Amino acid sequence: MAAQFSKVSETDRIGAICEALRQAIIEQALKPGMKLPEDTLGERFGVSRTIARQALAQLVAEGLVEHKRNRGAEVATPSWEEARDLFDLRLGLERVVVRRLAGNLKPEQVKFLKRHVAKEQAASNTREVISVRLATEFHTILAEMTGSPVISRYVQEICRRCGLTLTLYARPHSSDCAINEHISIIDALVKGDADTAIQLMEHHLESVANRALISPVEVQSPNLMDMLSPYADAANGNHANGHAALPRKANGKAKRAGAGKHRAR
Amino acid sequence: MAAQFSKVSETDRIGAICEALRQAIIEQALKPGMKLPEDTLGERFGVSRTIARQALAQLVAEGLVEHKRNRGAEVATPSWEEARDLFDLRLGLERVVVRRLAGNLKPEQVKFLKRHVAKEQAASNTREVISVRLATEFHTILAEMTGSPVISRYVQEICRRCGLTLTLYARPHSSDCAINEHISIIDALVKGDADTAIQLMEHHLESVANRALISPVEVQSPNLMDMLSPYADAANGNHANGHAALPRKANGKAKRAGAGKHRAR
DNA sequence: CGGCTCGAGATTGAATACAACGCAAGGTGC
DNA sequence: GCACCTTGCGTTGTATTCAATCTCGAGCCG
Repeated sequence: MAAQFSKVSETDRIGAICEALRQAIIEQALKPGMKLPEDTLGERFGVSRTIARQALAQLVAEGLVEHKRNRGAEVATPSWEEARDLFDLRLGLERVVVRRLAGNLKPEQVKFLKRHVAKEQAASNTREVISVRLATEFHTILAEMTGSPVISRYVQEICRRCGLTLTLYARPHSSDCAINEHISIIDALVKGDADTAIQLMEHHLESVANRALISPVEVQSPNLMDMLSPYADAANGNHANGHAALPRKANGKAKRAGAGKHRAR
Repeated sequence: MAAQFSKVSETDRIGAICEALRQAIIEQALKPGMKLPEDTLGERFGVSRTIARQALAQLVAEGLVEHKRNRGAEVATPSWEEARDLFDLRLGLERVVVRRLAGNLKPEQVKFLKRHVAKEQAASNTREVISVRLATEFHTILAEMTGSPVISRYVQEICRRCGLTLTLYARPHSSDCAINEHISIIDALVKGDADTAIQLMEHHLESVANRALISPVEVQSPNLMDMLSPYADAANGNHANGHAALPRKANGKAKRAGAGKHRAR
């Protein structure tokens, strides 16, 4: 997947790099906590550190990357609470979308949506990455159909952040019924039944979120020390903590999985 | 749980410059369409063009500044449609906020809100800039009270963009009733009546948005350097008393950008 | 007289250079 | 042997430099 010297976007290399990184992040090629050194990125994309830095800044603004001063950037690791907040926000935004679209879809738009859902169905048995991407695209397509760049932008951003949280907290494969829900939403939109469409969207997003977020999954923290601190405290004489006896899984990965040194050219 | 404006110390000058520019924009010291040359900003804030550039990029991401390739940055001029979209989004977001807060406000939070509304009332006869800022702060304070940084961030951003559009399309002063609406919202939140609170918020935002009319705006301005004085001083804290303190290496070039050089397009 | 072309100045785009900071390993004194 | 300091390396933060592009006005030609 070399995004090397594509003539496609000779201008706006920053945007191209952002898009590449976004894709890599939501498809888990870059996992939360992974370091993103500026010069490595610059080298990989054939630009100077300046450009890589600006791309990273953009992704920080979008919430996909976290940045600590003098310590560089890494793929964001949203907390569980943040995940919940993001899905709440998403619902708030998509409600706006649905309300606007109800009864206002043009025939070719309906056709386009149905074709998209068909693609979702076709992909439901293949690689999960594909079906997840298509499922997300359904929502961004809806947002774009409002014709509002602003709405579209925010919905996209939140959807991507939700996608990132799902990579952290969702258990594999639970998007089967989602496709039917997409169909129901289209139907309600065509009928112009805004309230029903909103309710369906509400139910849809809640079920997506609940399948994923029902229980905080333990995620391997990029910061081993923080993770171990309760156990360390207990080991130091205070064993009031019930989990104190939990055996440390000597996960000898003291070194966090890093982006390594890509020497690409 | 106040809006804790951290005195962003000497580090993070970018953030400080962003904040200064944000304030200047929503208070109309910088009007839509006004050019924001990088070196002028850098000179004014005592940093190099690099930093000014990054601050501008941040504001572009927030929608307060528009950037055209090779033609520089200027204060955004949102279209009327965009204004409508922004208020729709804002309603969607604030609905989330209100739903979360209904019945969950702690006594000291209620007290804080009431004290804020009192400030609004006290300021309603003074300079309009002040009362507009306080009215906006009411909403951002509510968002912060959700305890969610994500929600707070998006609400803030959208509120600021709405403030910018009001700058363009709202006619002066009719925010008297808004204060009473704020009080009603607090009451509903305290009672835990989420639906009523949402309806009140809906009505409130709609009435704010409806004050928007098509009124021609002429956008011109004489001197960026002088205009930024109060904001720059606030951002720079100690240095830059009257004029920018140049970085250590005294580069003697110091072009007089302010004197007579700024034509207003 | 008007439109067109070209050039100087100004401004942005991007890369490089250098300073500052953090982390980690190794050395030193007790 | 242990704690603390020092030093070296890698990475980031910021300034500066050079190239590319735009603006706008003067001069030229039809």
